[in-house]
Amino acid sequence: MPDPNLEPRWQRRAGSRPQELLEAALHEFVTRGYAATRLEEVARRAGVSKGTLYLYYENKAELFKAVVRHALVANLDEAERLVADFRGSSRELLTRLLGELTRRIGNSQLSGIPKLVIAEAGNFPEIARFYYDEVIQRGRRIVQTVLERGIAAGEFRRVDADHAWRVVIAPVLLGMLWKHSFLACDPAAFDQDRHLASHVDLLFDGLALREENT
Amino acid sequence: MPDPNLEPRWQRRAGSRPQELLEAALHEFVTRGYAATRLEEVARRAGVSKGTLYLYYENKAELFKAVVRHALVANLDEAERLVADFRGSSRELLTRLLGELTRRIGNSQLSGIPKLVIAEAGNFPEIARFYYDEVIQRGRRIVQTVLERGIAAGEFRRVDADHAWRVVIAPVLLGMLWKHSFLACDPAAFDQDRHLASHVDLLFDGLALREENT
Amino acid sequence: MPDPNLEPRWQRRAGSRPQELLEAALHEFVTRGYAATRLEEVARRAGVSKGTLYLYYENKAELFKAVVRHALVANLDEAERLVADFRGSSRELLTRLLGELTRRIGNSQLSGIPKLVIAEAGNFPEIARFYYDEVIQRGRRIVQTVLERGIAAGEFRRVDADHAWRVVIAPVLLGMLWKHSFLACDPAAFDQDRHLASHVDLLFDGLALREENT
Amino acid sequence: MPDPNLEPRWQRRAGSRPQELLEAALHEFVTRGYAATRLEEVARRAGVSKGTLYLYYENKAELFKAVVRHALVANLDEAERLVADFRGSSRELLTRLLGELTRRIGNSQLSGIPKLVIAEAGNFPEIARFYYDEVIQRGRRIVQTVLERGIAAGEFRRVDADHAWRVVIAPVLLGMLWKHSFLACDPAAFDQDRHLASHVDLLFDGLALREENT
DNA sequence: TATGAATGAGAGTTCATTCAT
DNA sequence: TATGAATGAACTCTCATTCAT
Repeated sequence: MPDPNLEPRWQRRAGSRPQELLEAALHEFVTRGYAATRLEEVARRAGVSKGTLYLYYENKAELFKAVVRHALVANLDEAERLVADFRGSSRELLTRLLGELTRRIGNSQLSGIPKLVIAEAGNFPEIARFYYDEVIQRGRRIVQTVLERGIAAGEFRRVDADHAWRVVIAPVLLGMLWKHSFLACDPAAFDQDRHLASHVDLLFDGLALREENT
Repeated sequence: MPDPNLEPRWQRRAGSRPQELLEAALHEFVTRGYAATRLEEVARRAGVSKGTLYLYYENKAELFKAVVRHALVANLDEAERLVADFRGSSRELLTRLLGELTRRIGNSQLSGIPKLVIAEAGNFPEIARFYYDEVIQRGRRIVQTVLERGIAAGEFRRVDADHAWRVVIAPVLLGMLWKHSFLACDPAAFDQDRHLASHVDLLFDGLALREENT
Repeated sequence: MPDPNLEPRWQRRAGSRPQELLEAALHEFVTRGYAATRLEEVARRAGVSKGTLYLYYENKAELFKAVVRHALVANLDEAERLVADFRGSSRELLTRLLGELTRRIGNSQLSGIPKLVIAEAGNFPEIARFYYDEVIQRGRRIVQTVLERGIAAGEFRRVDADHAWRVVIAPVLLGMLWKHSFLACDPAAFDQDRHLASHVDLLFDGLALREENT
Repeated sequence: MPDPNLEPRWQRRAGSRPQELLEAALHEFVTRGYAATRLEEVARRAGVSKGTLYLYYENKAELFKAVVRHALVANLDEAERLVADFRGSSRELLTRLLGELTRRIGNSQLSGIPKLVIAEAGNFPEIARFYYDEVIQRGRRIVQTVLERGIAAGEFRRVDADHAWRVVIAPVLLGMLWKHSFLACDPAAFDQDRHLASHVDLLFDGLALREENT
């Protein structure tokens, strides 16, 4: 029985433990992939023993799911708020949205999540389902809302919103994947800002030259 | 005296074996990912024993590399020929290119390769390098050539070809990834043709409404 | 609630484990040889699972080296001390030395080590090197020291100490090898004591009959 | 059906095939040990396919036994003849015997056989038995015969022939083992001739200094 | 006889998971 | 809660052996 008068040799903020574990796990999953991530390494990175992981997460798969869940949901909330509250043109809104996405996710560790989910969707139908429902569908709704807003305002062409949302998102996503897969091969390191600029430019004005642009 | 009605335990077919092994391996790698692919399963799918794999490929990693190499090189040759020989507008050419890409790769097993490479690039620098040099760079050059052709002909706006190529490609790539990761979650099965149509539409004419379209 | 009468599935005993593993491994290596030793068998003999071996030794080869190292070093220290401290004739010293060697190594499991090392030296240059430096060279120095001591004292003939040491040691070594290789074939079980007696007799007095022996 | 008028593309001396196989196998067994010897390597060395081995030897163990049998028997015949026919002193005879042993076996590949047999005796009781009966016992009888001849002639001391034979042989054997196990570690390459000289010197005249030698 | 593609049992090794402490 | 020693299933890879040609 421990003497309650003794100072504990160390104090662990039990509250923040799961957070630390998730961060360590995110790092490992993102850099190595699901299968190649060893729980021992996650534990070491979190400064914890292997057994301790199991006090918080039932097994590797649950840890993986928790990482994915934890990583993105907050950002979607933010994005939905942005769209709901925005005052200004739809072009500005969409530009802002893509910019935030790049800034908050593309530039952080979180950009590795799509790669992870894409890679493991086949082995984790549950993850695929969750990601589809909670991330993709919400993201799709956000984009579609903006497209419809722009069309209604006479700013945007009457595009097929059921399919266009994917086209709108695609370059941002590719940027994220690129960063985690080919950065090391890329002699002129990938420039996210110019990639975004190019994306926005093409997205709004297209490739085709028109009379008034002559 | 062997009963001639009995199936022979195995057949010698050194000629066609490597091809069959690559196809079986492609299937397994694409559906399960590198790590989760069991060589025994690849062997079974090829109708061969585990040991036979090792007569043709030194180990799992070499088999993986062979699969990726084998899968793509022929198609890039084709694409380069198309661009070189095409007579017609650049818009037609680019539309044709994206269509062929979707038809030949997007609709076949090969569409799984990008997913594979993206997922495993971190663990297989050699594969990443090969894919970067032999697939991405060649693909990039093809797209850039077409963009420059269109700009020179006064068909396309003067976009930044150094970055635009990625934006141009992104939706096609996303379509491939989607097919292998979220098809099962998608209630209204993903329609590649309409995705492509939406892509082409936005790519050339952009989102923004203009005077002459009013 | 676990039944307190049930044996626990395993016990924590990190302290004594390495020792137990080395003993089990020594037994298996000695009786079967390096290649024919199954790690599963070593583990079973040590009352441990296969995986546990890998907590202590990186792989089979490292375990092998640890076995050889562990087995011999202590005994060489002892022998060097004996020679340094001995008061008495050189004949007595050499006789004592050979006797101790037979008693401490020849009569224990350790006698299997030379057989092992001889058999595997070609496949384990590192082991050969270690054994040569740490066992053979030290052994050689010990014997040469005694020979020179005897010559200086006028007890021994002026033999060529650079080569004689091997001749002096050879019968003891052969005795060890014999025990592990041909004991089962030997109807009149090999008698180490009489072998040693014969060795000592011949070593000091030779085969040739001389005048004073007539 | 082959046309008997056609020259065969090559001619294989079926008669000498087993000989070639045994030589290749001896080399591989001696340099790598039994377990580490791959039959494919033996076949390649003999210029033959793997399957062909099985036309001559039922399996690896039988090949191994054949190698051992083949290697030594002829030399024992020779040695027995030498002893039976020798005219001269027993000292000369024994010296000659040890010299021939060194020259014919110690200096050839055959010197690897004892190492092999010692290493594998535990795993091949049949080999151990054969070697014990056909090599060791015959060798022992030869040596004992010479010892008894010398004693009877008043040349040798009345040593215990039941044990002395092993002591007499030991240094020669050690020389063979040395060559195959530690030669690579030995900076001043092992000199078989001087080893033999030292052996003979000690064997006949012993270590102890006596009056008449003063 | 000779070949060498094919086999498949069996080994070493890894690592998610458990559990006595 | 926290630990980390221990487990054992599952995997990759090897190679002696077989057999259709």
